[in-house]
Amino acid sequence: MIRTRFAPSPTGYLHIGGLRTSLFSWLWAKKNQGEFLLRIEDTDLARNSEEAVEAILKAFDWVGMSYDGEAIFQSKRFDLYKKYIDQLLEEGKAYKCYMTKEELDQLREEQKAKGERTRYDGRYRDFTGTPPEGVEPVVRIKAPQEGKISFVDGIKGEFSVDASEVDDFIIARSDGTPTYNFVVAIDDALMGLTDVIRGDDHLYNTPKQIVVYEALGFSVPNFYHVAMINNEQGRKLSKRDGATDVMEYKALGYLPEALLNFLVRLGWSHGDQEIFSVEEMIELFDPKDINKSSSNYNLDKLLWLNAHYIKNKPHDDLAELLVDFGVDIRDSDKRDLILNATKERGKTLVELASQINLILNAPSEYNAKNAKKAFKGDAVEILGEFVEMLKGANASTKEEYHAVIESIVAKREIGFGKIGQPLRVSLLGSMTGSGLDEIMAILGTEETIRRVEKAIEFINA
RNA sequence: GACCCUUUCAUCUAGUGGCCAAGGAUAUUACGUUUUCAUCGUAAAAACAAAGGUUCAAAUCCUUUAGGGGUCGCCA
Repeated sequence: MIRTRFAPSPTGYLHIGGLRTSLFSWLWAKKNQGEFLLRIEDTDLARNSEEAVEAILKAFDWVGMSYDGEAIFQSKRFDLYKKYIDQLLEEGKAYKCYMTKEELDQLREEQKAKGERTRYDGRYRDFTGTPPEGVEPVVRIKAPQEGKISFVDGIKGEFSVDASEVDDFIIARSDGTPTYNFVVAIDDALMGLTDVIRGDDHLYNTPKQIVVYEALGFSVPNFYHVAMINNEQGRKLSKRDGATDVMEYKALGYLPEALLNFLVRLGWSHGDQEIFSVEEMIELFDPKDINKSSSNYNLDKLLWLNAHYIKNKPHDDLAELLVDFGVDIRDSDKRDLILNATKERGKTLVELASQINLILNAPSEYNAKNAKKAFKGDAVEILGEFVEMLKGANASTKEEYHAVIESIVAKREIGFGKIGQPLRVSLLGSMTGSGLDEIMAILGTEETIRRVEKAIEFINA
């Protein structure tokens, strides 16, 4: 069985990069009827917060991804890690190192000065003498001293580093707490993971973790290192580049299916296909199709996808979603008219809500430029005549309102725009927007007349 | 600085030695549809980072250079 995981450290919100790698992991598990597990990497007690855990869970919930079983908290497993540290110590696969932080710093300085890659020099590896006074030791693992550490990455291919690149790294701090690379390897093994999909910033951690796997006799899972997401300029994605918190997208009016579709196509593709439902993603996803190179964030594409999903969303759902954006048309008998008239004009729910409000709320004032342009010439007369015709027309549907406009156009032998522009500004206060017949069908004759008469008053004033 | 990863239109990408005078999508521009805007439709423009090889044949294989990214913690 395929078993994958997402293992965030709860130091903040869920980042879209993290969402993409967890999406990949989730899809791969789902595709294989496997399991997707969640592990919270909270060994750094100082930097973690419960709110962060909740924020991550909330984001998962919003996009509709769920994990199997119980979430595992590393902070609750210190006893377990301690057991393995003791075991390695006993077996002579790890040892205590009494080097102080100051000594370490000094060593690094020297190595840097010589232009070398900094690494621990192994001075306590075979130490048998009397330990120095007053130094609480750390525990270091014995890494191989010669040969290569290699593995096959499912995305990058064959990857190997010289043993000299991996030093005897610390697995337990002087206060006894275990370190990242140690606990990750143990948990990944104990949780029975078969496939580890993560960011390629972890590429260099993998050889270290393999050292742990081998020392403990665990079998090594498949690794897939996914390249990072950069901003539109190809630089590292930072907060200045706009939303990086997944939940910000919700507030900005994006649909989760659009965000997931956007993210799945960042670094992954399936031929020429652009639109993927979650079901299709699950069916078609395969980590072998993930690209090696990093990809750039592209807001235009996200917006396009979001518009696509808004257009195709059932009205029940749309009406429900709009409540959070200050528009409640759930019980309106005009609901479908309203959504049909507006849903192609909003790339986000925020934009859609404002389109709807534009129709529902009578204009409180007319933009001076619009008014000047639309209310010039014989606009007043035309509007006046239109009101009269409307009174006798008994129109209620889009088609009937359209017919009223048609008849005034025919009667006066004018272009459609001649009545269209003044009418639109009267009704919306705007030069652009939904179809006039649609707007009137939503407003009804009474409200339409009220707005037009108000405009006539304004012009005459 | 050392080591590693990476490089196809502005952007996401297809492409695994001949089907590629490089395809799709977004964005852009034009035209059409529309009372307007949007949607939609049609079209245009737009790329193999550079230089050397290997080969009958290279976007695809090799080398070097350049750009971008990552790692070098008693952080994760």
